[in-house]
Order: sequence, then C-alpha cells, then structure tokens
Amino acid sequence: MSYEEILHEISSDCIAVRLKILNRTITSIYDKALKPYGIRVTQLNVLFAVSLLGPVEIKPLCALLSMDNSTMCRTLSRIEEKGWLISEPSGHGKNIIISITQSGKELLLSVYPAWKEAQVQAEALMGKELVLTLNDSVNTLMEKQRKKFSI
Amino acid sequence: MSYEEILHEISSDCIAVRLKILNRTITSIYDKALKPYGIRVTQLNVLFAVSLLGPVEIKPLCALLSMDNSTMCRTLSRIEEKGWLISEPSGHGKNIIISITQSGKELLLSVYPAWKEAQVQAEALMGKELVLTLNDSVNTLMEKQRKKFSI
DNA sequence: CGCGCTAAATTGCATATACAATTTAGCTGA
DNA sequence: TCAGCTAAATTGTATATGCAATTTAGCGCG
Repeated sequence: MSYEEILHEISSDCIAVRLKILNRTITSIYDKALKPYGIRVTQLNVLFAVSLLGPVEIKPLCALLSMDNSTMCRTLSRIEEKGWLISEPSGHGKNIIISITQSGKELLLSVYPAWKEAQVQAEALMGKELVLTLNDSVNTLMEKQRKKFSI
Repeated sequence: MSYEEILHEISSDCIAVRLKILNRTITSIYDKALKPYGIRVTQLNVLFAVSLLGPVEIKPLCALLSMDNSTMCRTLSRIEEKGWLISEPSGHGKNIIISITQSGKELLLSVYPAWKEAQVQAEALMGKELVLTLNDSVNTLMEKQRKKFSI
C-alpha cells in the first residue's frame, strides 16, 4: 500500500481526528455558555453525575464517566473549592463519599437555561441524526459500566 | 421546572457528557496503539493534516482541525522536536510554513497497521452507524472550514 | 528610509487529561 | 494488639486545551 493511499484512507476515515474536532467544537460551545457561572463543562458533567448518583464514592463516578481517577480527584477538588460539592471519609479504608451541596443544587438550577441554549446550538451543529446515534451508543457504554460497577 | 426534572433531562440528553466520555475512550484506544511509536493521537492528527495539505501555514491548519493557535503551535513544537516536521519562515510577516520531513513520512507508513487496529477497535465500540454519521457531520464541518479559509 | 501598523507567533496561566509512583486509612490474621 | 496488606486517594510529570497578553517580522505610507 502506497504512502498516498494510506494518507487518503486516513484523511477520509480517521475516527480520532473527527471526534477530536467535534469535541473541541462542542466543548467550546458549552464553556462559552457556562462562563458567566464560573464553571467548565467538565466540572458540570461531574456535578451532574454526583447529583444523579446521590452520595457516591469516587470509583463508580470514574467508571460511569470513563475518567481517570487522578483527573476525577483534581476536578472534584476544584468543584469542592467552589462550594458545590463536599467530600468526607466513608469509614472504609481511604474511601471518601462525595455529595452535592445546597449551593451546588442551586447552581444546577441556575445554569439550566444556559445549558439548554448550548444543547440547542450543539444539536444544530451536529445534526439530529448524529445526536441520536451518539446518545444510543454512549448510553449503551454507560449502561455496561453501571452493570459492571453496580452503580 | 423542578430540580428532579432538570436533572433527569440533563442525565438523559446531555451531548457534552456523552461526547467527552466517547472522546476519552477513543483517544485512549489510539494512544495505546501508538505508544510504541512515541507519538500521541493529537500529534498524529496534526502530522496527517500537514502531510495532506503539503507545505502549509499555521492558520489554515488551525482552521481545518478546529484547534486554537496556541495549542497548535505547542503541538507542532513537540512534533518538530521529534524530527517529523520542519518549520521555516515564509517571508511574509511572522508567517511560517510547516512541512513534513522524510522521517515523518516514514513514521506515517510505519504506524499504519497500529492506526488501522485502533480504527477497527474504535468502530467496534462505537458501532457502524455512529461512525458513519460522525463522518458525515464532521466532513461537512471540515468542508465549511476549507471553503471559508481557502484550504 | 524610517516609523508605525498589523497580524501571526509566542508566552503566561489555568484547567483537562492520563500514566506512574507514592502515601495512607482501615482490615485481617497471628 | 500490632504488623503487614490492600486498595483508594494523592502527587509527580508530561501532554492537550484555550483565553489573554505580549512579542515581533514584514509591509506600507509619509
């Protein structure tokens, strides 16, 4: 296979290139919408997940969001500094329990319109079909993780 | 709208959460496959784009890959340090021209099987439908950028 | 010919990311 | 009761990311 054929195949088909382009574009939309609230979309995602799962340990949180433990812990620290989350020892080894605070719930309520606006812009850019298939595929991945880690 | 309703809507529909989960998962697949070559998938993406466009200035490269100028410049520096790219002044203002080196072309040839394996794994995980709709949507975005920036 | 301008590149800074090494809080067995 | 163990959290390190501020190489005009 020649160099030109390889280059053509990669430029036509590479999933990683396209996913990174899309991710940068969509992240930018959300971060711009959220900027007035002083929160980034990665942090908001973690706050959602904590609120959804109730008081939760870090391991299932990492599993659900497919995030490395060290990244998660650093992100949790930043959110906790802002007062939207609280962490406390669970009493089992080094395990700690993460919970959303009242302030965190209020933040989620107040960012909703901005999140909704970002969601609308993201769907307009991606197209309904891509949004639907993304939801289907990633919901399947998340369900697998829930089962695997008893979340 | 109640807090619970908002939480349910976000957990069911949030595009940013799902895209970041997918991006981390897919990036990990490619980076693992490429690790023996000492290159990361972000760097490989940039190398592809430079090779594809021929000697190119930084601005159209940023536009095509939807990447911030400062990120691009830093990534280009790391690739150039490895000897796979070369940069030289274009003679117009501060503009510089980026080209792939012979060593860079050889790298692309040699990583092809590993890239192919990562591509197969990524498609197996995402499903054919998501891969097709991702390609359609992002190819449209890239085409818009090509036209807008005369690439 | 020289000065001011423009736009591209670079640098500062902070967050996001993940791999690897290290620390440490309970648990368990002797 | 204490020492060793395990697994979770933390820290070190390097790359990825983008916003903002700064630097600087040609260009153009007076």
